Amino acid sequence: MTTQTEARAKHKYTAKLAGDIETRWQAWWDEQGTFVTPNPGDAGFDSSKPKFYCLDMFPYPSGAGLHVGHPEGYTASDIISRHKRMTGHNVLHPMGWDAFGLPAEQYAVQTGVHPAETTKKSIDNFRRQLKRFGFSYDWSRELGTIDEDFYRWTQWIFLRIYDSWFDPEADSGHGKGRPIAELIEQFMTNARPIRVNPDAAEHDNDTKARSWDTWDSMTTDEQRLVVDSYRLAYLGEQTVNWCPKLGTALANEEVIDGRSERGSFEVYRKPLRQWMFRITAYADRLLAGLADVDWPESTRIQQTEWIGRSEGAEVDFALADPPAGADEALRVYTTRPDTIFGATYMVVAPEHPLVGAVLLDPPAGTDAGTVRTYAEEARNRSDVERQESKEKTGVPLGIDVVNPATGERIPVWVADYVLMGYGTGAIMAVPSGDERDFEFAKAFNLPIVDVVYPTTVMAIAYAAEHAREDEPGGWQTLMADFVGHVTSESVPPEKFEAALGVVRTRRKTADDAPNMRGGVQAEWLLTIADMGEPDLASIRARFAGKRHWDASGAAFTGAGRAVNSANDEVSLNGLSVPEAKATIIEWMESKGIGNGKVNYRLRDWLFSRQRYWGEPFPIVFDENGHHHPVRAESLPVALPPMADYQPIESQDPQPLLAKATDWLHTTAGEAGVDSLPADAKVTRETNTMPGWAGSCWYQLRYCDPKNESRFVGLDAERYWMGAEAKNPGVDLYIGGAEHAVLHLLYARFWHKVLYDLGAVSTPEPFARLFHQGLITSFAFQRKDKTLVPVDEVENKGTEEAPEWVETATGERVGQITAKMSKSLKNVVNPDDVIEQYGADTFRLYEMYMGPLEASKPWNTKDTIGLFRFCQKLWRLCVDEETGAPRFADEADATTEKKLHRMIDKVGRDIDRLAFNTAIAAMIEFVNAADRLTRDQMDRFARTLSPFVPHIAEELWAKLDKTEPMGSVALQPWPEVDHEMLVDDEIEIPVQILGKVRSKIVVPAGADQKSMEEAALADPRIVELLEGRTVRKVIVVPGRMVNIVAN
RNA sequence: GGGCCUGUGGCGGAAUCGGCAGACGCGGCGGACUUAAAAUCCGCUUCCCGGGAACGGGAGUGAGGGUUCAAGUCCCUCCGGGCCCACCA
Repeated sequence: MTTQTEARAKHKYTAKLAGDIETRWQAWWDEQGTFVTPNPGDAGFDSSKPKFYCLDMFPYPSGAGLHVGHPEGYTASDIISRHKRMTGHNVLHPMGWDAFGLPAEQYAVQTGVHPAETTKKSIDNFRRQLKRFGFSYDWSRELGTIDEDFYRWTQWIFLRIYDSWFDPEADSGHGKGRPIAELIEQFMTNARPIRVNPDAAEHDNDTKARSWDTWDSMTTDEQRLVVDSYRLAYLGEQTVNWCPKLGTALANEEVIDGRSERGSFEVYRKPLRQWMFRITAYADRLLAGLADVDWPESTRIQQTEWIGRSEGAEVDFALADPPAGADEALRVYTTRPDTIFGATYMVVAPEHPLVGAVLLDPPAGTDAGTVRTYAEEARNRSDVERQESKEKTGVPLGIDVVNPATGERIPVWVADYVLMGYGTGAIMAVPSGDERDFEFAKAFNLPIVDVVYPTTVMAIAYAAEHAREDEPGGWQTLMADFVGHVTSESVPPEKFEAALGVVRTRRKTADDAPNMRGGVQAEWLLTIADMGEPDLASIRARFAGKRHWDASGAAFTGAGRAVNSANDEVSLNGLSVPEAKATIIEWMESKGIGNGKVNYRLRDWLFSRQRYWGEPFPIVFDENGHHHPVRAESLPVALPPMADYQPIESQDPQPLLAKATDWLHTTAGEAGVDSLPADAKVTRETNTMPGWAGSCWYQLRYCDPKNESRFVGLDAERYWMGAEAKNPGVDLYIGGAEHAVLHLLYARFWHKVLYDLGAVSTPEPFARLFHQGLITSFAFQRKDKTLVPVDEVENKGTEEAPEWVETATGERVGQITAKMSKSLKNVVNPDDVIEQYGADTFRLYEMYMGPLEASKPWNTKDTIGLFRFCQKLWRLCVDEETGAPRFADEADATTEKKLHRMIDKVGRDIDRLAFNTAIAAMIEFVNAADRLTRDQMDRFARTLSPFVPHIAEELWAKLDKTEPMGSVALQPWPEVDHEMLVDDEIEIPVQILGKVRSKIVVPAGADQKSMEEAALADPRIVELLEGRTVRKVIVVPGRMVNIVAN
């Protein structure tokens, strides 16, 4: 190496220099408190600026450290935050740790180290890694869900929910949460009938039927029963998802295909007394709120489907000969009460009480042994087994009910395709109108009665009947008219258009047939098309016996008209599905056998976990087993130190905290319980809260993380959450789509309860939500679709035409993209990339990979391009030999123009979260610029600052700006002179018949006429138009000219 | 099975409102520097045909059809890939 290159290397942008610059400025930011954000009322708070709350989903600090997926969203939010600061906003951009939860505990169990210790280590590592990226978090607001002064308030919010009920009439019928005290007041003044909450799933019908005349006449236990049945947090005996391997029950949301989301262990159904949240009371509110937030459509759809609102009816079917102890009637829920005339049998879930009653007192026709065996087997099957096969199984119960619409006796079956957890656990089966019922009826030879005909069938029938013999083709018009007339409600008209089009053209080729879609309708019309040149007579003949939809092939669930649906009192025949529903519900209600009912797929939220590493409940039990809240002043109920946190792997749920006997047994006075005498012996709740608890409200605590008297200060909350804003809530929330239903639904629920109680000022927590795409990696796949680790594959082809071969076998493998995983050896560690190129290059690369929302493959080869960009921009601004800034003496007009354009483009791209194209614009500028003036470099450094904050800060210092003005991150975004964005002359493509044939240069403001003249005068165009007639010239000013000529 | 997203050079991607397809980066090719290599810098790089070159012609955004002066972009059908949900009556 020569002396000259050594000298040059000294101030060249190398990985080492990048590292030096980056760590130096990171330390300086910390020291200066550059990104510490004052709250309203604090020194330095500027109330004239608008606020912007930019939130990342906080990470779960795992032992493995940051994944490359973390910095993707975090860099995006950092760019936004930095840009917002520079455009005059007060920016709240915090970070913290979602640190309670199963993985830390499992890891601790494996290694024998206490979860508090491993979690602290993981947090320290995560913090170090995040700081190394130069993210502009206000670290003074850092919080962790495991901190006592955080979970103290998690417990406090739990108690607020515990102390609330949902009043469906409040808020002019929308319903809202209210304090329990107000419910008791209503009972005491008899403003509300005193009875057990009819919507409380945890109580049986007998309990729900009880009522009392006055509050004072009730015993304490009765009062407790009634009040507890209304609480939004309640203890309920529930069939839960019990996972023996994890030693805990899981929420529905944490069970995937019958296995635990975490660890993929089998999950069983088990009755257990658990803390539940009455989230179902908020189902409609949670649905309605989705209309007010700026969220990805797909996420709103997922939440809507998870809530799963359906409108239908509950109907009672009287038992023909009720067994002793059974109810007189079997109550079902159906979304299709209009099909009741087609109900030919009934099905109850294996757990349904009627099964038990039948077994206790088997009627004459019952094969009790078969029923018992089936019910027990079905109950004991794990969810995995239950979902493995969708083959319909079931046995008859040997009893009948009477179909109230037809008056006919129909049999009751027990089958596991009916679930106890939804509706009433019993259904009326309509094989002609429901695919599952149809399969079951086919399997067990049960009768099928058509009750709805597809609209097209009706159309054909109608046309065949009314068309006139002397009017060839008239049936088609009639049919089309009919179709157009009756399908307004749900069948998309274009489907009919497509199908009718085929009929009209008599189907050009036979190949069209398999391509036709649109269901039944198209098929029937194709049948007609198949007839060649149909005349009315042949259509009549063809459909004479087929004027009904033939249900022997499949159930029909689409839009249609009711048939075969009449009795002496009511007829649905000819009505559309919605009309028929309304009519039959009215009839049922008048007869007292049923009523309209809304149902939800959403279940109440199971909130207890039998684990150690979570927030303890602020609840104790007295000697009678009644629960009592711990008063707010005595919070937190701290997690007791334990040496033995080994789970009790068992089929019988055992909370771990039961082992902490000293902590477990205490007195009401010690525990801080007001509702009992101080010396009363109490036992603490031994379950803990699930990992979701802290993330349900952390966005609020960030607003005021040090507050000791309230979970968040009123002013801080109102300001940062935007109480008065048009679109209130966190301004931008960036995180993964995997939280679309879990965290994002739970957090909305907590927030809405707090809002109803007046504790927070906005109805929704997150005004705008954005999901960053998954960062995948290249991997290799054999022909049989099995995957091969990347280090077991080599390229036998060229770079240009790669030919990937598995080294061990020589087998050709295909390159695909897949999730990063240890087994595929395609995981990228962010630390390594920073080591090689620095954090600025890493940030640029992840933002440059593609659109933020898209899933994109990591390709380490590509990172060099962004490093080269850093080198180039460094060289543009800095003399590599001396390290001094290098300036142009005077501004070059072209460079100045390009700078303005680049700044404009970057600013607009940041606003639309298109960082990839913003970076491309900066690269283009650097490639084109030769040398900048001091003033140009000043503006350039500001523009760079959100993307490569360290280089920008270093340039800012080299410009001698740091001392007088402070960090570049706190400077205003450079102004764009809009005059600079327009050219005097522009080049316009001239097309002939849509193909570019020439280009002309016209003044920027040229009007249509002059552009047309210039285009037609262009020599090349003149030449090409020779001998042709110009029919039309389309001119789009400022864009293009298209000449239509032949 | 249902829902949502998606398909553009060898690769990642750009084209923001229907108006010049392939910006920018990687890779590749050629050149400079170097004893040499790496690094760095400069040029070319959608494919096909013609030409020494400048350039000219044609094709082209998964496939087929449609609307339009004009389609990657809008409509219909089909095919492939990804994610989510999945016996919820």
